[in-house]
Order: sequence, then C-alpha cells, then structure tokens
Amino acid sequence: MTRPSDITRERILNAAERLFAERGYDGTSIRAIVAKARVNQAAINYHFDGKDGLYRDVLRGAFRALTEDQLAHAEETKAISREEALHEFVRRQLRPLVARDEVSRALRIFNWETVRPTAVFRKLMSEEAAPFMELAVALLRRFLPKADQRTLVVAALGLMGQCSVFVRNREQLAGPPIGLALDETSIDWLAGVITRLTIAGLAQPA
Amino acid sequence: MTRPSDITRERILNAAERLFAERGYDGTSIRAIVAKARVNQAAINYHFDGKDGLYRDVLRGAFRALTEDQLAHAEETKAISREEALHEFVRRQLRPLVARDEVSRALRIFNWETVRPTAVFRKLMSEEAAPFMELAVALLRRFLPKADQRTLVVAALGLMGQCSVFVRNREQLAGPPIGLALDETSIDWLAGVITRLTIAGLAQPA
DNA sequence: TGGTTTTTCAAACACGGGTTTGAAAATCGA
DNA sequence: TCGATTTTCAAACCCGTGTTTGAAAAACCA
Repeated sequence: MTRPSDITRERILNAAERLFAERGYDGTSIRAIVAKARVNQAAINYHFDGKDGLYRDVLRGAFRALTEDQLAHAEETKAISREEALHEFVRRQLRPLVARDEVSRALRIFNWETVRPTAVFRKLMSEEAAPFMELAVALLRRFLPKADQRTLVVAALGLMGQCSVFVRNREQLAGPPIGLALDETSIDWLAGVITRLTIAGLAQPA
Repeated sequence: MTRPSDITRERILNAAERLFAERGYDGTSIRAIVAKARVNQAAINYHFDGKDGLYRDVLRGAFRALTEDQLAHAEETKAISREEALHEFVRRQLRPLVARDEVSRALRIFNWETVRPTAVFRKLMSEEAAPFMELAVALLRRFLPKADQRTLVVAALGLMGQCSVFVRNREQLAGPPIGLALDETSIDWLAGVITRLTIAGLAQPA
C-alpha cells in the first residue's frame, strides 16, 4: 500500500528529523533538507504545506516516540525501588549524549525548543506535555510524599535542567577551559553522580 | 572628552545589549538595533566593523559586568557560612527572572549562547570562563572537600543548569500545562527550594 | 576662517531564506 | 490503453538579512 509518493514523504521526514535534531528549526534550511533527502525543493510545500507543516509533523513523531518510550519506562519503574527508578530516569535524560536513535533525536529537538520555542511547538506542548511532567512528578513524589505540587514541579524541572545542561553543551564542555569529555563510558559515571546528589537532596529537604 | 561620535557608539551598544539579551544573536537584526538606537544603519559597520564586531564588544561588556559582580560576591562569601553562600549563589543565578540590570542582561546573553555558541563567544569563553567555573567549584568544595575536580565540575554545572532552566523557560512555565508563575515574591521561594535540595544533596554523597 | 578629517545618511547591493509557478513526467483508474 | 489525476521538477519570485557605496554634513584643528 506504500504509494511511490509516500516514499518521498518518508525520505523528507527522515532527513528533516535528523537535521532539526542537529541544528534546530532556524538552523535548518529547506534547501539543506531537500539535499539530504534527495528530493525536489517544491516537494516540501507539496507534501507538508511548507516548512512549518513539515516541522509540525516531525514534532508529532518526536512526541509519539517519546511518549511510547516514557510509558514503557513508567511500567518498569513500578517494579523497582525509587532509587533505581531515579537512576534510570537520569540515564534516559542523558541518553542523547551517546545514542543516535529516534528517542535521542526527539530529546534533542525538544532541547532546541527550550530556547526559542516555536509557535508550532508551544501548541503541541500545551496539549501533550502534561503526561511527561506527571511522570517526573510522580517519581519525585516517592521521595517527597509530603511536598506540595509546586515544590515537586520545581524539583522535576531542576532535575531535567541538570541533565539537559550536559546534553546541550556537550561539545563546549569537552574543550577548554572545562575539559569534560563525555564518552560512552563516562555516561554511567555522570548519571551516577547526578543521581546520588539528587537522592541525597531529596532524602532530607529541610 | 566624550566626542559626539562616542554618543552614537554608546547608543548602539546600549540598544544592542538589550536586544541581544532579549532575542539572542540570530534573533536580533541590524535594522532592529539601529531603529532602537535611532542611528543610521551604516553606523554599525562604521563604528564596530559589522554585526560580529558589535556583538564582540557587547559580549566583552557582559563579561566585564559579570566578572565584577562575581568577584564582589566572592569577597562576601568568604565571611558567611557555606549554606548562606550557596543560597546567595542560587539567588544570583535566578536574578534575571526579576531584575533588569546589566548583570541580568549579561546572564541572559550567556543563556542564549548555551544553545548555539557563536564563534565570537567561544573564543572569549575559552579565555575568560575559567574564573567563573573556579568560583562555583570552590563554593561546592566547601561541601565536598574530598571530591575530585571532575565531580565538582559536574555538580557545579548541574547546579547552574538547575537555575538556568527557570530563567530560560520562564514564559513557557507560566502558561499551561505547568502553570508556574514566577513573580518577584516567588523568586525567594524558588531559590530556597533549589538551595535546600542542593545542600541536602551535597551533605551526604553516597 | 578654511581646509582636512571624521561622521552621518539614503540608497543600493549581494546573498540566502521560504514559497510559488507552470509545465513535464509519472501514476492511477476505468 | 487512454484520459484524468497526482507527483516531480527547474526556475523564478519575494522578502529580510548584513554589507557596501559615495556623497553630504558635521566636527576638528591649525
């Protein structure tokens, strides 16, 4: 049932997803996408009704991939201790540092959006972000059962911010003056440091 | 000794600094700057040798303002407890949320750079960022005297990441689905939450 | 003051961005 | 197969960007 035109569509989506993850919305040009996808420039307007429409579809795919991944994760966490669950959560947040799969690209795209949120993104976010936040908040609630919602939200955001700073600045951190090279072997170490600091921080909130 | 042309220079620098802080390098056009500064468009090339040159000068000013501020802060911290010093550090990181002074604008500009660092910025950073990092690391060393440098760097970066996520996403967080409005009164509360979580986290790193 | 230098100005330039066009090619359905 | 529809394609279009130009105005200084 895959019509020939669907192949073009798929090639564009694939190339666009990778480029958006790598360079963000503004940093990715129509011409770069069609060059990578090896299709004609007008195809984007024909199939997606413009750059915005293409981005919306890429974003939808990213949301879908991430939601599936998170839901699978949520199932796992019910069976393990809160400490292990937190460690796993952090590891997943740091995953774009080493992995190149779809979920990592989705996280990268969302990282771009934290700076200059697109109108397209804001709309999708306000509709579909709640489940993510709920997962993180639920995880932290296992450590702080008596904390109010606002505090938990702040703690969750802080935790994600802690992780994303390493994902966003990986290249910068590797060079001088920091010199923090993050290869595959050090990811576990990094996740461990963040997790331990966080666990201890949650253990006794004055 | 202020020649008339220096007035033009100053007006451009002033307008550019505010616009760069608000919209970042790519988001700020020459035409927007000259409109705000009420000078001719060619003046930027005449006085600063192009947009890059102007940005370099703005960045230098931002570094200078921030360094002075941090050094003043460093003096204070020697006299107070490590807990108070940490709280003050966090408060300063969150300052752009409420303040509109030069230091806050400098922090905002640096926040933009965390995503797509300009070549101009990278060069300045590699030369002048070390002192900042040292200050934060020194602060955390008071909590973790036995930790190695790498762990301290990670902890410092994580702490700054925790703060910057609120500064960067302030508008997004205020709306649905998060609904975390950060007005002047809640900054102290936010700084308190982050500080307490961090202190406890540093208190007993497993 | 008068000649020189510095600074301003409006206009145009070259470039890359997303989009549109209209015809050719390919595909589809009867 | 053949007419209708869908899809591709190269080229152009329009707009906003940073920069350059050359002359007019202003400021400077002997």
